[in-house]
Amino acid sequence: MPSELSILIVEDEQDLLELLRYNLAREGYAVRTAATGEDGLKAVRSEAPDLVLLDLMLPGMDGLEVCRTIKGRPHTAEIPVIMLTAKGEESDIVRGLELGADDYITKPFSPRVLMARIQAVLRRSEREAEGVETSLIEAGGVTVDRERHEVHAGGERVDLTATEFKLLSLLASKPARVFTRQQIIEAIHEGFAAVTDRSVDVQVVSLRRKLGTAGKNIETVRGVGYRFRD
Amino acid sequence: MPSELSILIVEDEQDLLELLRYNLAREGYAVRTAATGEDGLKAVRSEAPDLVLLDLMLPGMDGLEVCRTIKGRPHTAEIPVIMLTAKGEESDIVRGLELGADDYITKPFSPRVLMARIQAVLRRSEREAEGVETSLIEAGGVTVDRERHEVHAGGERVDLTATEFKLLSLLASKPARVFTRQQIIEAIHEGFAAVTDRSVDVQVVSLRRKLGTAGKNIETVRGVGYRFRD
DNA sequence: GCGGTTTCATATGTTTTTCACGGAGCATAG
DNA sequence: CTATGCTCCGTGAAAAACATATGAAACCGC
Repeated sequence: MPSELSILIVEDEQDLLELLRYNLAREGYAVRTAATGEDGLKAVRSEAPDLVLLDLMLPGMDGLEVCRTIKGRPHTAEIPVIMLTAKGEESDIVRGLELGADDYITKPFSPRVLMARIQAVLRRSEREAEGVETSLIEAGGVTVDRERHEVHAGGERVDLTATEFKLLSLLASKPARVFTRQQIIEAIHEGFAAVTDRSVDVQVVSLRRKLGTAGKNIETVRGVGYRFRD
Repeated sequence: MPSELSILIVEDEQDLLELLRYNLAREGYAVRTAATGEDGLKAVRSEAPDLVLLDLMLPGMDGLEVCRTIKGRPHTAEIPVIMLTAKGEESDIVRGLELGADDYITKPFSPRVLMARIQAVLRRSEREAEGVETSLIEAGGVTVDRERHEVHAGGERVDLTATEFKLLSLLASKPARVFTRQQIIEAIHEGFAAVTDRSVDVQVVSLRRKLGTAGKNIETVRGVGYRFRD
């Protein structure tokens, strides 16, 4: 189905690189590869891929730096980036997400999971590129109507406070994407973040409670943040 | 937020042109430019923008002429035009408005003011495009006749001041939609926003009182704004 | 001066944040 | 595999901050 979508893999381990290339090629993606951060950036600049798979542990310029650069240039900022990280590198994951990475996946991972993530991210970016800025968000049995400021869950209308509403809008607008607490705070307070991480927890709890069964869709990602399950 | 609205700037001063381009691009508008009246018209014809920023002082064909032409052709007449004029060119301003320009702004101006004007004009044109020209609005036991400036609630005729009338028109024109106080202020003052949020509250209170029972249809959405119940 | 409109001060109810603590998840060592 | 220790998260309650309604005063344009 993906007719000619191109993916750039930046990874220095030869074995993993080949495995990824094989799997992605079989799914019909046009695959390019780079083994260092510098080469990766060069490849992005010379011809923008539709998605970048980026290992965080790279010789020389590391993945975080590459991510920051990609997301920093207006020209390439819209290209989705999925980070590959070793387990336990949670602080790196957090930093990566804050630098604008779109998702992450921890090694070791199954090809199936990777494919699912890639497709989710690509679908989202496609929708955004089309400019379908819908004021009506729907995900996991929850609808969020931004224009009316109304939320429905499980057929029932749910009454949320302003903050709860913003929080849900954010999470539900990009299902499956993990948001760090800092990102959530910034989104809710429009840039002025003078608030403890803990307050996000409290909002999440109360949101979960108000959403009833559908509240289970809001998942905690330990050490990282929260996400809305699709 | 403006997802793909395009703006055409017609301006011969290179510096100002770049400043405008930069600011507008940053707000998310697709910007095109032209340096002469002739080029401007050509650009409008080849692909109609959503708004034209038009300098009045242009080499060759001047801004008034361009404006007249745009507003003269049925095809382009609906495109809003904001004129840029030097201070003191008042007779030109008057003529421009007579020719159908939608607003004007005198140089020098602050980017913020310009943005506010642009947004106000775009919003207005959007509303008109949506055909909210209907002069008779009816919702929740209240009728608003824009043509006669009359309001009825619960069978009784209600006497409103100009501001109250505009406020009610706005809210009732899109039942269930929540309007922020800023949106209300901009709508009522047509772009010139130099008023406290609190003053909206006062208008709402007095409107509610005058509407009697039907006043309950105006709901407060805490932390956000007001809406007219459907 | 006179409606009409905005600002101000205040009172009240709600929301949001903080805090403190207990429990859960996870990694490592044994 | 279990124990142990560590960090991170959930949660209730209290404190702090905030938003709105409202009456009255100031302001404005005619």
